Amino acid sequence: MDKENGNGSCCRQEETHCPVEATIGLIGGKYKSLILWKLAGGTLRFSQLKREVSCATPKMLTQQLRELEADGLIVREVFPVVPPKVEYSLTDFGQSIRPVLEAMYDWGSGYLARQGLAANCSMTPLSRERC
Amino acid sequence: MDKENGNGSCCRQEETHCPVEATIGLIGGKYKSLILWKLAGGTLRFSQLKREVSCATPKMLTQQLRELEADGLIVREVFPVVPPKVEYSLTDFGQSIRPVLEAMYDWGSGYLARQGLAANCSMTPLSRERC
DNA sequence: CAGCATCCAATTAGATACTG
DNA sequence: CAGTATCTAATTGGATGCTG
Repeated sequence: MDKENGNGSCCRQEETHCPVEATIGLIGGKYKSLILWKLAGGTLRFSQLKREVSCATPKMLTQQLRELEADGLIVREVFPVVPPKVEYSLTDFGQSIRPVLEAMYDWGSGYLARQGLAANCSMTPLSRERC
Repeated sequence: MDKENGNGSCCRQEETHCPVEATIGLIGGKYKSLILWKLAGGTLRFSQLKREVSCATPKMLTQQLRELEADGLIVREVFPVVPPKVEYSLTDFGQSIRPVLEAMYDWGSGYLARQGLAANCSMTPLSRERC
């Protein structure tokens, strides 16, 4: 084991070994849960994701997608054609987070209702997207 | 209804009506999940929380606690004694998030294992705290 | 189409010192 | 004991323009 941190501190976010915080780290990023939710509905191209997650700038979208890819939640497939075509889809591991997202969805719905707010976002696969 | 946002945009984080993002907004803050987890074990005083969540500075701890309180997840009870005594505990609503945290815990554990990392944090009520 | 580069404003969080 | 106040370093994210 490398030298233990000298000070009494410990919680470096980058090396957190807490399951819950790790989960938040993976899906808590801006638009990440929405991206995952969308991809749960099937493979999407970058331009489609941009439309589905219209609040995200291309820069942010790219950034979040790269992080999700690095974390093994999604795959990025580049087709060497003109014009360029890039497809994103969930890995098996990415698929496995659905129950967690659904638990969060259910609990969050209760919270919104408690606040007198309607859940109006594009996250329900059945609803018209509103973002 | 007040004037709809003029631009095509919509996703103001502060007014997101997405259940999943609302959930992340409530428990995604720094140390929040850890605080909730600790309080799930029973009422704690500020000084006890500071010890349990040793990575958080008093400032951050106070800030996160106030937010959790404002969101109705915890209650802050002040005892007018000397020296001061303040107790924090979960509301019923706060208790209701346990299943969500546990789903995140389980999935996050799988992720850590997948990365070859051991889950060594103070989140398991039974393990010795390591923060 | 699928981005990357650059600049910049706003937010975040740590350290430190102080208080009723 | 349970915070608050202040300052500052670092990070985040939006806007804009450009490219293979």
